[in-house]
Amino acid sequence: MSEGAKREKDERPAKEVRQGGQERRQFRAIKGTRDILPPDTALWNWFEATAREVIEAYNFAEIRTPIFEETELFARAVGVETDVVNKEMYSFEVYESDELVERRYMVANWPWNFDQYDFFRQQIAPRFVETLKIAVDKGQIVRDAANLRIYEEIKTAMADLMDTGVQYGKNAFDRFQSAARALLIGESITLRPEATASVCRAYIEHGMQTRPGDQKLYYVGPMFRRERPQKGRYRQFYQIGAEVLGTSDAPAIDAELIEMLTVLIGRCKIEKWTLLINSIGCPDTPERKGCRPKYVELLRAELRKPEIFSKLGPDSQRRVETNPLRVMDSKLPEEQPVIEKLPKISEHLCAECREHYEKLKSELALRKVPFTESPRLVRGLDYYMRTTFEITSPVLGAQNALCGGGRYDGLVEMLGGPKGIKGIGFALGEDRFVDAIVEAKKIDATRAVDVFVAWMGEKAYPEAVRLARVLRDAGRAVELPAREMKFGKAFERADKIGARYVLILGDDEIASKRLTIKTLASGEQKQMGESELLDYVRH
RNA sequence: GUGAGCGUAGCUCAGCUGGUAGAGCAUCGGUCUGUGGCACCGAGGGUCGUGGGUUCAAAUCCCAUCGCUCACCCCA
Repeated sequence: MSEGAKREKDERPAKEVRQGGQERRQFRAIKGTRDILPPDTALWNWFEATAREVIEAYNFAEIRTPIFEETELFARAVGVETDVVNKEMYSFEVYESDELVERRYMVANWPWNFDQYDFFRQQIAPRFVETLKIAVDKGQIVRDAANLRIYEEIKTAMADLMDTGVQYGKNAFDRFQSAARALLIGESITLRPEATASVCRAYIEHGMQTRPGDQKLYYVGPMFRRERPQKGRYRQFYQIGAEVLGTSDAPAIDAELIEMLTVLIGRCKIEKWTLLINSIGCPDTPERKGCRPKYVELLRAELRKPEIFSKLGPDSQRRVETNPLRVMDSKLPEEQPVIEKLPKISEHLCAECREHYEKLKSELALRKVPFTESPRLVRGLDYYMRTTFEITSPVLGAQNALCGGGRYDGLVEMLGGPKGIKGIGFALGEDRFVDAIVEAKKIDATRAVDVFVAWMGEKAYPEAVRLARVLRDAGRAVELPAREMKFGKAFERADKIGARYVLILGDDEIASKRLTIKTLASGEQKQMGESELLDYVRH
């Protein structure tokens, strides 16, 4: 046992002693989050570097957006999809008025009590309302429709409190209290669950439509979704994505984006993958009815037919009303024959969408990108249109999508941006890519230590420090032991950490002014001058 | 939100029908003050996920709880 460890043990307090009265406890990473440790981090870095290389080769430029945004941005981008917005985003309030927060806290926790009712209605409640009014004037509360309704409710409940004696006051008290609790003070902000909305927001905010040509932007970083974790699904996960924003919706853009992804997969030497493509038509616009809503109605009518409806499981039966498109990608084996016979959207596209889809396919063929048409590949959100695609890998488990994307021509305008800006993008899951790379076993990203400096003796140490610096300045990875080690120990350590060379510095080397360097793999050992050193330890 | 499986050393696991906690690997030290992989010797590291119950006695049986994993739901 090392001296350090021994000392640490002796000084460790007995189990009963709790330092500072705190419970002794194990901290662990929050559910759905994880540490990525060496040597895995080397592979992650390799992948990110490779992805940047490929994406930049297609002339995309990096954009970095904040990790949190106004909740409203994501809520609007996702639509009114209540589950996603309410349950699966990490949202929290950021207060600007401490005083209001304190008074709200008092109101919200005030117990219903006959004896104190008058004190509540004459002192506590009015102070809260007074502070609230000031905050509203200063714009310190969230000004969305729901919140303004709550504000009105507080005011009427306050009036009722004033009118009502203790006998009948319970109702007004309850309404006042629950409205106060529901009020959103300050800003509601959300950890980004995806980056497309942020990229569009930035595009709009900085007037990027005035830059020449289509904007081709990519991003790298963590996203947050509060879903139940499973294989390939984490609450903090990492995405790399790219968006093309501009006035063109040429199918060549879609095809190039997809081609780029297949190139990246090729670089990662992932062999088992399938590209699925589909067109999901277009949504309604003020000018004309889109072909998707028409198809959705047709599909729903079909699904409602008793002979079909009765063959669906409970989940799919529910989806007939909530989200009929989702019936298409049900996984239940017994539903498959029914789904096969349902009308396909590709057969119900309008002329423009059909032409776009046909061109996409010929563009992919031109680029020699193999694809599979999948009428079952759908998207839940309204602003998605036409091209959708996904690349799946069988090695990933139930969450088998490596990456996916699609066209969203209406989104920029929906977020308050200029009219006529089209968009398409993809996002890939780094966690899953890394899994697939590991599974394919073709990439080894670990970088060995180049040189281990084995030094012994007081005279050798300054030389060791100096030479380590020389090697490091030249870009070699060098391990210089902080404490003197016997040569035997030094070699053992060098071997264990995977060093390629050992630079031996002892009394002999100092005396002869020659360096001894040993190649660990071959056991070969050579003497040389310092001038030859750098050349010899190439990595 | 629902369901299933699993929790014993840093890791992989053993520990039968209750009787004082083990192996391999890893780590650290020694054999070894001029040479690593091998070998041998030794050491550290567990309130058997946590709490309760049954019992003279619980890692083992019962209950609860927490955690992990996978799948369903959802999937921007």
